[in-house]
Amino acid sequence: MAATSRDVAREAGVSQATVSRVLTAGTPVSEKTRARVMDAMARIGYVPNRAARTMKTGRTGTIGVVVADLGNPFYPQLLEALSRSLDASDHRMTVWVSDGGKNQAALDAIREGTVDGVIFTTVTEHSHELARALEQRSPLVLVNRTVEGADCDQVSSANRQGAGLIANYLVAHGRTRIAFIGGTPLASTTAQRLGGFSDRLARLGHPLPDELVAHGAYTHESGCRTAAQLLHLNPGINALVCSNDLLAFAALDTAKAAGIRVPEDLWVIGYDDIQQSSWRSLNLTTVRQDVAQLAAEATRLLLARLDDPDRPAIRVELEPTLVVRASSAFAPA
Amino acid sequence: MAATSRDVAREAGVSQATVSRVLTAGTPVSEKTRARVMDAMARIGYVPNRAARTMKTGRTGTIGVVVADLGNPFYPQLLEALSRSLDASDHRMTVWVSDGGKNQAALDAIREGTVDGVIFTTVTEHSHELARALEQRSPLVLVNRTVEGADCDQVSSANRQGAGLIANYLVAHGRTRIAFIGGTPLASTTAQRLGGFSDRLARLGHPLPDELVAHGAYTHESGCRTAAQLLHLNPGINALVCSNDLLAFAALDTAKAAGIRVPEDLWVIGYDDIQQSSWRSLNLTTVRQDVAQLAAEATRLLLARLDDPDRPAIRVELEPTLVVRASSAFAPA
DNA sequence: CTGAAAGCGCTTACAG
DNA sequence: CTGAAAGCGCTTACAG
Repeated sequence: MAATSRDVAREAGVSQATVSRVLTAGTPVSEKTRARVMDAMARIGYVPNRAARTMKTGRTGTIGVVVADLGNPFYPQLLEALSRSLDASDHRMTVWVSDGGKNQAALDAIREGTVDGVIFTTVTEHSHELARALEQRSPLVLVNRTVEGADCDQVSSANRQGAGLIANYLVAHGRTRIAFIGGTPLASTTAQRLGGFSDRLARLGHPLPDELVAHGAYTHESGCRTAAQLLHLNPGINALVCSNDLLAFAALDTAKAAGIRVPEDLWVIGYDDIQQSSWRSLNLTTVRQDVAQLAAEATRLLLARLDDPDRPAIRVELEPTLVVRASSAFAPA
Repeated sequence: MAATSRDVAREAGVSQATVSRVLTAGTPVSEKTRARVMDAMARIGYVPNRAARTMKTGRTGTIGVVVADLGNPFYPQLLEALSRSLDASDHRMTVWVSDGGKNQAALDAIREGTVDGVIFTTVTEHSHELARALEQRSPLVLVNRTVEGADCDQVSSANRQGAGLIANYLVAHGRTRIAFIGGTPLASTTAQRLGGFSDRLARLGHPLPDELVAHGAYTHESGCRTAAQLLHLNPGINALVCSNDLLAFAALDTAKAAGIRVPEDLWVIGYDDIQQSSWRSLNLTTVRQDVAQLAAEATRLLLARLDDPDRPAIRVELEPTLVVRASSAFAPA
């Protein structure tokens, strides 16, 4: 059905090997031959077969990406950015949407030669699969969520620092009756942001009591439940810090339902600065992550590892910035 | 590096062909041999090489999915559903995030044997690539956005019918000073929803004047601009119907900014029923699409086509339902 | 039921 | 610069 390099060779009156050489940069082919072959390829509508190429080169040109939850708009944004950076380096992207179980599928794909390497966006602490994959020296990089001490390339926001910016900001404006809502403590995003926030608050003289910290899942529904509980048990709270924007949206919803005015009575702060956060109906103060940069670094590190499996693992942290919007800005003095 | 079937054969004391047979369902292998081979595979940690298999079978086991805009939460939801249904049928999913240009990349992937077929979620009318792909008889299916008269399998919401539900609802409640905001008219979602809506309105005796129909892009920003213009030029409007939820969110934002109360002064209606629509801060009346069903049908049709390239093309329309929420429900009599 | 062998479509030393 | 040939790791007739 589809034309092969042999068909092109026949059409151009050269050997099959010469056709292949024309396709491979840096191989010596005379201009005349090259032109004849290119012509023949165009006439026939030839496209080289990827599987055959993969068999010889051992490279698929495809990278796997594992995402846990596309319901958090942060991940589609990250996925889109990864698509862009992988595309720019001429790679395809195979995606697994995990409910926890798909990390293994992606790692298997490395072993069966479906992808060259894998980008994990949502790894959690104590992941058995991760440990085994690292033992097998599978080419992989962690983006967004990281694992302390894991021997692989990792890219994330400087979460502790970003959370510190929030603490500074709240204390500077006298909003010190603060509660914190996190996702699962097994996610580094929750752990590091809570850690950085609480440490900074303590250093500023306003330690965060344990009973004002709540954990849940990274979903709207869980955020609503957790926020309602916190606000109910601690009516004096005047700032609610959430470990991501999705939870912060839930907090805004919950405050609205309880008749609590934002920002007059309550400031709400998120983390990520996803697109929705700038919508007027949400208008959330948050810490911005540069998703494009996150994706670019992840891609760069993974491709570098494919080229040199023995290079030492690198940990990249991107600078976060505080973005002040209406969920906090216009507080009374 | 990685173990091959030959390594397994040596370990099990059989021929390489026998190892291959153990992996292929429906090939006759004695129980004793099978057990010995399975054992050897487990010991060695053998995983069959996909590229080699693809070369022989002509099947990659991977399906391509092209998505235009992950900024509209509908698409991540659809992508997640597709991931699930493809996974259930033991296929991997390669994703292209298009800014218009990636349809061709996906079609090329079919020709180079990277994917077996492609699912387009965001095709537009008069697509040159689509026409060429159909000429080449590339295995593909259109989901969500469809193209009238295109000779390929297509799945979508019954958009005209869904939009009709909105018209019925508005007229029944006397909300007849209506404007409509669409995305690009080249998208079937806009064309069909507008068509179905306007036809039904006319039939109910309240024809929709041209000047109350505005088109833009399917983005929050464009929605805000378009809504602001419509509301400014036509202060008497008491219902704003949007061709998807993303635009409806923008309409809500815009109304809020203009001091227009929803639903007292203005009803806002969307289409899709994405997750966010049920959040309290948005709480949007909308028409629900069943994303899981959309994905399941698309997957089913594509795999059926791979098995039988000559089967006649099918057009599937899924039943929409109206979901009434606070952006319309609690209007004064 | 099992083995020996051909072949899928490329890339890449090896000669010339 | 070019051709003939080997081989990547499988599947699958073809014999036995």
